[in-house]
Amino acid sequence: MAKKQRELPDSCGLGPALAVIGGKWKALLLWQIHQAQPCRFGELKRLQPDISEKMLIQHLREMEADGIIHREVFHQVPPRVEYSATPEGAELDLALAPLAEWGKKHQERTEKAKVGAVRAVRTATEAAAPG
Amino acid sequence: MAKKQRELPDSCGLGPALAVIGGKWKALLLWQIHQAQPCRFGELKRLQPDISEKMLIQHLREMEADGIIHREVFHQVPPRVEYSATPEGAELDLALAPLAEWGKKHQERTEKAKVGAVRAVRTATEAAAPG
DNA sequence: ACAAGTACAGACAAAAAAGTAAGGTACTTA
DNA sequence: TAAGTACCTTACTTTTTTGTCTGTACTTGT
Repeated sequence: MAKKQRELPDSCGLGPALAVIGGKWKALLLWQIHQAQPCRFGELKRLQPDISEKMLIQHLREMEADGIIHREVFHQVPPRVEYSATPEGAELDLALAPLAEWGKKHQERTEKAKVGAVRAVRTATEAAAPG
Repeated sequence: MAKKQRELPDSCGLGPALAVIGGKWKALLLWQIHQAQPCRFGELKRLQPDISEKMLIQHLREMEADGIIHREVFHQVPPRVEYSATPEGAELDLALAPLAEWGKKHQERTEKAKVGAVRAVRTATEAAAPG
């Protein structure tokens, strides 16, 4: 694997899975690459403007080393590189789906409290300054 | 959520999920708590001897704040605290199963290369110092 | 008296991850 | 000649995460 990273303990297979997908942007990148294959570097950058080029290339290289994405260079000018998901990457993306589902549900649940609080505040504000 | 942590970008629900389960030992802890409910602090420590007490309590508290485990204190001497999975925690554990599956498969795949190398080295060693 | 067990808390340090900023190539367009 | 595009690379800094160590309050066993 590409970099020395925090070693995840393992007893049930989650260790290696999280080692592969645990980076800050990796899940997102895999998802986007899997959606819009093949994807170019600049395309990914545009889709995710907040990621720095360094992190982008670093994550892409690690994911390539982990065998979940494929990198293909076209010797052209200007240079052109395409990224796509390997079969393993595609499988991983599918395995991630239930987790994403849970995440969405949990997000809604935990936001209800917030929304409630916001509504209460807004109501009070509107009562104080109506119209 | 319990602590300020690196903010995960989100577009598909994976952000919040990984924020909840992303710690080094969290998935493992959830899995063990879900297996052997209810679990005491010392029990978890014994099950996972490599985790420090600080990380154990820290992760437990964060998971409690995220609503995936429940903490119950019995006012006894010596103190007694029991941890169990909430319904949401149980759901999360289930959602994690496909990922664990993938991890196991991927681990086997990537270890084939290593096993080959190890066998070669061992054979050489045994040839040098047999018996 | 002293060690051992329970479930933590807090200060501090080390390690890992992520970010910033600058540069580099090889070619095109103005 | 300068600026622009695409795809990186490197050095350096900051932030986040994890680990180590010490200490608490109380009881039981020797």
